Amino acid sequence: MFRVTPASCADCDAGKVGFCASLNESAIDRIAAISRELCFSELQIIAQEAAAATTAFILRKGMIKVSHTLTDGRQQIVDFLTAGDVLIHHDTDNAVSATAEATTDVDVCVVSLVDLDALCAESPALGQSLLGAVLGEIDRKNNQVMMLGRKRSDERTASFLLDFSNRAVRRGEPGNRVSLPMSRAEIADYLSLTTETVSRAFTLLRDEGIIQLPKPHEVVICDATGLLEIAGGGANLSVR
Amino acid sequence: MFRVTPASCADCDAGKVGFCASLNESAIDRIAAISRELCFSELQIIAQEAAAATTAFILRKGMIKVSHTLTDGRQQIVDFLTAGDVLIHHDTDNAVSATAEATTDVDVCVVSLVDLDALCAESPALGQSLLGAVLGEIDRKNNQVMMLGRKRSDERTASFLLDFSNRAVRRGEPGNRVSLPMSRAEIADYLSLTTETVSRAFTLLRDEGIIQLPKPHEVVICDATGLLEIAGGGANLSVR
DNA sequence: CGTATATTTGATATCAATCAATACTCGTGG
DNA sequence: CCACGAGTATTGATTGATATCAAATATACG
Repeated sequence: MFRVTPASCADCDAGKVGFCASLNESAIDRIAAISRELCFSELQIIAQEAAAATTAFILRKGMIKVSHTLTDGRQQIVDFLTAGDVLIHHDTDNAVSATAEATTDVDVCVVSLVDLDALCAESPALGQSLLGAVLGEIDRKNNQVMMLGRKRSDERTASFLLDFSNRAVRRGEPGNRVSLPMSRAEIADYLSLTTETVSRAFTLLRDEGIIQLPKPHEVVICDATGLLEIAGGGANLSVR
Repeated sequence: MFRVTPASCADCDAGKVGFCASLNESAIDRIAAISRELCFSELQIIAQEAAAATTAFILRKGMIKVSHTLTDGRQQIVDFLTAGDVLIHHDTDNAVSATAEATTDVDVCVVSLVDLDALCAESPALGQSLLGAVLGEIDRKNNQVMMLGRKRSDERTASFLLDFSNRAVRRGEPGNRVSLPMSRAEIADYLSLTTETVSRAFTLLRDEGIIQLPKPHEVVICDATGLLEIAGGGANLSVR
């Protein structure tokens, strides 16, 4: 395990970052077995070591944000990755500039896509679960589309909290005490709102008795059913 | 080749529809070789024949719209599929209700996921191109997220036209004369706008001399560069 | 050719953005 | 341990883009 310095990945933000999706335990273990481990410190850009190589990362600890940029410079955070999520650094013909950046200190497993393909050829079951995970990710993406397209500010905020709670549960952490390592500005960016609007939504949920805000980056869910009701449903949103 | 009557797929709209993505020619041919062909008429719901089986479809002719529904009944069209696109009917644990419906008369190839998995196990290259196609689809989805999150009404409309033009070119059709089989209401639904706003955007583009509207469902692109400028960039958007 | 439907155009309302100010956190140093 | 300060979050007032409500025009199809 070694540390990549910021200087060594200076111009990597032009690379195309593919996707993130939760895999099942055995698939992660199989991939981890052929991988090397890496650490990134907060704010570092996660990128391939050799600029041309296509690479997969499995996040073991910490949080990564994935952003896309339009030609006129407007950007948006399109995903937050947590432990167990996969990031594939693949090249496409798309004119999209994608960046993955650590929002906390992170540990990742690194696998070249060549090795991953070889592993899939050897074990078709792994290929299937990989494909299944990516298909599930498309469901999540369609859900995100519906969130931006059909939900109002407080519903989006509720969906966000519920999503993070559900993902925490899947990682084996308690679901009623959600830690949000990112800033209000980053939450707002992801939800296509402003910091002010997100803040108002948090205040509203607190005043309704649905959540508590002991600290800005820690949310206690008091009424998960009420939260789900405001969130309005969608993929991966349920009370656990 | 036979025709499925509407009655035979009455309650299929509860199934989970996975994704759509363009595959390369040889991959499509390999899959088509083990598939059966089906026709659906306009407005029919595309679904699996046996309710429990997971199935993949390849669209050969026509257009399919994929919609998702929130628990409170709000829905949104999350994708329009055209010839060459793939639709995978997979089961997930997501509480999402997804539907695929024909917007024109369509021809599809049908493959069971069991057969598809077997084919991938036999030919790792096919598995790779399938995975690659789905990864590319995630790029497209992230682009859709940015469209809804960051672009204004006229920019979304321009992006929509450019996307359809680019996809027509990929199918070997001319890119400057785009046929839009869907209604303004369906375009608005997909773009998270209203019919009125889409109409105003079309009018604006016409008045700027960027497009012509000989008929409501036919758009002639006069100034592709200008259209791209308004669209603001993003995945799959370029002048060809 | 006439009618039903779809599209376009116009006037007002609304949700979230923007502009502006205050309060809170947390790290740092006295 | 407390005081200070910089950044972050919350709260308040106003503006703006798009939805909504309403009407007119165009299209398609029998």
